[in-house]
Amino acid sequence: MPELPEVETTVRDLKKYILGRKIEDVWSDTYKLIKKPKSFSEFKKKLTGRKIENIQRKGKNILLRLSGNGTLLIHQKMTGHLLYGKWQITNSKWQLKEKGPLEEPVNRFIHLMLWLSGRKMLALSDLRKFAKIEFWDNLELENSKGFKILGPDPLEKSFTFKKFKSVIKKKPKGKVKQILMDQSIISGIGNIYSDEILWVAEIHPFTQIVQLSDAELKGIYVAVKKILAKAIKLKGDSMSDYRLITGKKGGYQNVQNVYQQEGKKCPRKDGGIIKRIKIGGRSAHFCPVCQQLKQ
DNA sequence: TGCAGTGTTGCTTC
DNA sequence: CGAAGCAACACTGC
Repeated sequence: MPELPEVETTVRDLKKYILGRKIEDVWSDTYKLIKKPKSFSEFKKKLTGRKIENIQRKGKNILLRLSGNGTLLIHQKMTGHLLYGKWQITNSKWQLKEKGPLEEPVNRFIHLMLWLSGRKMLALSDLRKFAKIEFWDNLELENSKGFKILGPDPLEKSFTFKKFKSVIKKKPKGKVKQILMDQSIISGIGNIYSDEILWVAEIHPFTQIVQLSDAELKGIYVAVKKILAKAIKLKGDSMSDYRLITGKKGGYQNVQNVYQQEGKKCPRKDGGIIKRIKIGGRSAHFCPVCQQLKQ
């Protein structure tokens, strides 16, 4: 599940490999991934010949800034991830060259490929085909609804405690886990890291924002920064489908404190056994001893 | 074997 | 208006 640390890792690695390359051709076997423009041939025409001038992240979105004031926006949703390699043409489909850096030379979940200058290739692997691919005119993207609605990014300098408090209090009755995952409040946090953050802060996921003291809010704020920094250092969580663009795994899945640890002992050794409960249709994992619900 | 679980977003429903 | 439910999809694990 690519959340902020996974997307940030991808963007940093992409910068190492594809900056300055030209998009020479585009292939896909799943046109519905491409939401804008709707027609694949039009999409292909828009991208072809453009140079990748910059690469950025906004929340969980990857932005490939292209020459001619265009942007390729990629949202990986659940199981999408980008892979980088050398390429060759085989049986009219583009497949990754065996000696390329990928661990799996042929990945049957690849549904989009960009053929780049220098005989390089960028592929989107997505088992569940939920990913979103869009080409935007830069000005249009800045003014788009999806872009404007995004809350502050925890890695930005402007994400101060004051800022955090002001945005989080927009939904005082909301449960803290859901609020942390709300992209219009804060952008970048999903199910894995919201569980991990609340464990560090020792807050029950069902706690309403209005119930939190200033000290507790500060604890959550500090935990957001701490956990995201740690996860970026470990290059993300590869428990599910996420991989580095080289095909290698990140390391956060080896240090998860509560996420998908149901039935295990709390790492604080307080005697608690990690519980899993449903909140808004998804799982929340927490320790019932150090993360107690108030009254 | 079959079905619940996996989690992001956006749309529909109440 | 806001919250809740569900669909999109395909594989894994019990």
